Amino acid sequence: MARTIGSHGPKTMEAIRKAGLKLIYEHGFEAMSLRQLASEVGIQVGSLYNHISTKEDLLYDLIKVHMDELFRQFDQIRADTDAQDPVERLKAFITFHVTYHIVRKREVFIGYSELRSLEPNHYEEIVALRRQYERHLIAILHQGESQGRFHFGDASVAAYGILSMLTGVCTWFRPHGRLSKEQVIATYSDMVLNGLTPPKAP
Amino acid sequence: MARTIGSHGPKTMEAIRKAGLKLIYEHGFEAMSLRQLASEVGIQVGSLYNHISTKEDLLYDLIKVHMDELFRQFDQIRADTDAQDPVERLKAFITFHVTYHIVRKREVFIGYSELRSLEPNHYEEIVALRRQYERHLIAILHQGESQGRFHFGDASVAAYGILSMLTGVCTWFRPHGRLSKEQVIATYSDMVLNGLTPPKAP
Amino acid sequence: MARTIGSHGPKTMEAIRKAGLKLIYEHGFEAMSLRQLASEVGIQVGSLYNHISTKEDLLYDLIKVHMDELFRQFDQIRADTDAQDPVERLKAFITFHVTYHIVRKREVFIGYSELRSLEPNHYEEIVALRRQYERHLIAILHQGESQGRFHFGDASVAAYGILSMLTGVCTWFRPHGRLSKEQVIATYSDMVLNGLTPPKAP
Amino acid sequence: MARTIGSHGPKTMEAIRKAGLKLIYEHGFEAMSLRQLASEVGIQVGSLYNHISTKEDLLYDLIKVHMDELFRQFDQIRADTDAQDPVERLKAFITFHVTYHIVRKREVFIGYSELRSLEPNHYEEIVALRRQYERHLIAILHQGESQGRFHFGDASVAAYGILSMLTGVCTWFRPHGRLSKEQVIATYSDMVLNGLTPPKAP
DNA sequence: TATGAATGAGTGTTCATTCAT
DNA sequence: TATGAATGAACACTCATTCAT
Repeated sequence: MARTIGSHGPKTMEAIRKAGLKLIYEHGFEAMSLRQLASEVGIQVGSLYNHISTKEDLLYDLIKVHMDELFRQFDQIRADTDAQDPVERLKAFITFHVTYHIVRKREVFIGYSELRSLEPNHYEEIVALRRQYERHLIAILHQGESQGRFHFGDASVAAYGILSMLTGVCTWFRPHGRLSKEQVIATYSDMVLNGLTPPKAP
Repeated sequence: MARTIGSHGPKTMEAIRKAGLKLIYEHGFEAMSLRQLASEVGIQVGSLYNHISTKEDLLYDLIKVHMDELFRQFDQIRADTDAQDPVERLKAFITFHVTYHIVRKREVFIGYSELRSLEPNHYEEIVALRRQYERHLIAILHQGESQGRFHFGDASVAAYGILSMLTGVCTWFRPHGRLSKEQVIATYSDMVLNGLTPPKAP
Repeated sequence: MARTIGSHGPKTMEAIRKAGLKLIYEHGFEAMSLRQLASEVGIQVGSLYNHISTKEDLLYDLIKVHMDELFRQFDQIRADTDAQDPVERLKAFITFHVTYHIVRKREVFIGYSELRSLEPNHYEEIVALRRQYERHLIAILHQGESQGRFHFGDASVAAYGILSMLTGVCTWFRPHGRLSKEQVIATYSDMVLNGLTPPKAP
Repeated sequence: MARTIGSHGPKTMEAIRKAGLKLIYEHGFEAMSLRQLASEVGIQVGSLYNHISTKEDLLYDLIKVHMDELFRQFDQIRADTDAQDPVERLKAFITFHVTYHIVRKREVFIGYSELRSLEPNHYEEIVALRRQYERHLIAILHQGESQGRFHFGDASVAAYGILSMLTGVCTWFRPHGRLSKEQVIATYSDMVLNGLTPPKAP
């Protein structure tokens, strides 16, 4: 009497991932029950375990895949950018970061807000990846400083500030709202670059 | 064998609030159980209900008290600041916001991250308060723009960016770490003000 | 809307113990569900956890209480028996062991058959107690051997054999069956004592 | 990617039986899951059902095969023993029973401890076989009594006692331990025969 | 015959909440 | 006001079993 309705075969895992992303984004990881998830996918709750090992494992999978994709795209951007010009590099970083955080706002949001639900090993792994990403921005700032193009009090503080500013888009940006993605990128590029530009001597 | 340990009398509610703040900050609202909370306070779980009406009510109380305190202190700052000078107002805002978000990092963090666990009415009320706070910053930006002191693409985008940048301190700032609160405020004040300053004519 | 039917107050734990003993004896520990147990007691399944910490904890409690009672009664018997006469001591041991194993057949059966469901620490503790009990019988055998009253190949083998023989009553003895407890004790006392008596020189 | 590891063909059922015997002996029938079993065999859980019809059916098969083997070997022993001499018959019984219970300790243990997990029909069948086996011993005792060679209170009690004593070896005997199988048989033969020997007239 | 994905009932356990004492 | 014992729903997860491929 098995299998009357619902998803089958290799597509099920993708459906679970998609539904999990949606439900975790909407209700939070703790608040999402596997019954909800199974119902959204159209299978019985026990069937989830043919595809995931634990609830936490699904969360880790979603975040890890997102981090890997972030790096994959970021590495592409870096390869295409003049490594000698910190201003160009910073502009490319801002454009990439804002674009990715708008397009993948749910993955990004989960990747920040649900980190504490990860097991210690998984938590450490993801945090290490995030730190690695942050160091790229810090390196750009240091390069700009050593070339006399950027000026700031402390590179880490500046980097965290810039990242917070840019990442914020995933909480308030609405895809078809008043502002286009390009307008946001332009506004933030100006603010950040002006904010880092050393004051001119009169 | 009643009441051998634990809090009694009018101090109990304050102990509940304090323990709740700690546990929600550490584990999240959904992940905190009332048994944990009662244990932290030193009473039995049933006794909590002499002081709170529901678990959600405790969360609302914590967030509401925090928002009220935010406004109370903010109103004081505004009263002490020259309302005609947008640069002074913005500096005062940055100093206040960063200071408050460092001193009250747990309340602030909860006030952002656990909003979705509030009942609709409570959610709307808190979000309305937060919007009201944001509008103060937007007003400062508009004033600066109309005086030709500030320049930016879009006031809301700029305001959200600034708020994200400043609010971020509550996630990474460590009280006795490498950087003092004053250094952070100085770095961010410079970045924000330079970031908003219109480019000089050559 | 709480507490409409079922057990209340301090009597509940005793009801749980009694029902647990019955159900574990009848179906085995693994096969007994806490829903069955709660239903037998007349409470909801969640209410069990006001009295036990885990299912295994209930099993341990039942076995531990039984072992303690075994030793309590055994110590009384030993105090009442002439410590110099191994034949008297052995007779007293047989009478006590059979009696206890008939009266407490369910506790005894569980104490043997469900040991493997105990956590390692609990398992070790109970096995150590059982070994201690066995050593009392081995000591009687050694005493009888050194006095030339008993004769056997190996004391441990003999002791395990005697214990197995006597303990077996808890699996086949029926309280109001064909044979009285006294008949069983008499039959086994004769068999064991004759079995240990050294062959007479012709 | 089918069938890269694991058993195939006609050997699979034997692998299932072997793994089932091991797992049921170690964890108990209720506690053994078919997933564990399949994993031990090296196949997927669904594949088990090409060889067994239900989990209970596997248990029944293991116990039934063991009982049949017990009778097969026992019948051989009986054919080789002088049917007129109850002492010889009892010695042969003891030797056989202990040997079989040492060599097949796992089958024997399961055959006792997991009986209650059998379906009623299977349970009745196995219990009937066991009673038949027991009656052989009772018959030996009766023969010895009628020839004046054995003396005991009640034949069934004596028989159950002897069986319990002998069967106990499967719980404590260690193949390469301090004692050899022969020593155990000698000790028990002496104890049982002396235990049944009528007291000599002075 | 083996696989992998499904079912639906079940597991022990925890939850927020209630209330007589 | 605090306690301890109760409720009933929910939780993540496992179970034996089925079956199209």
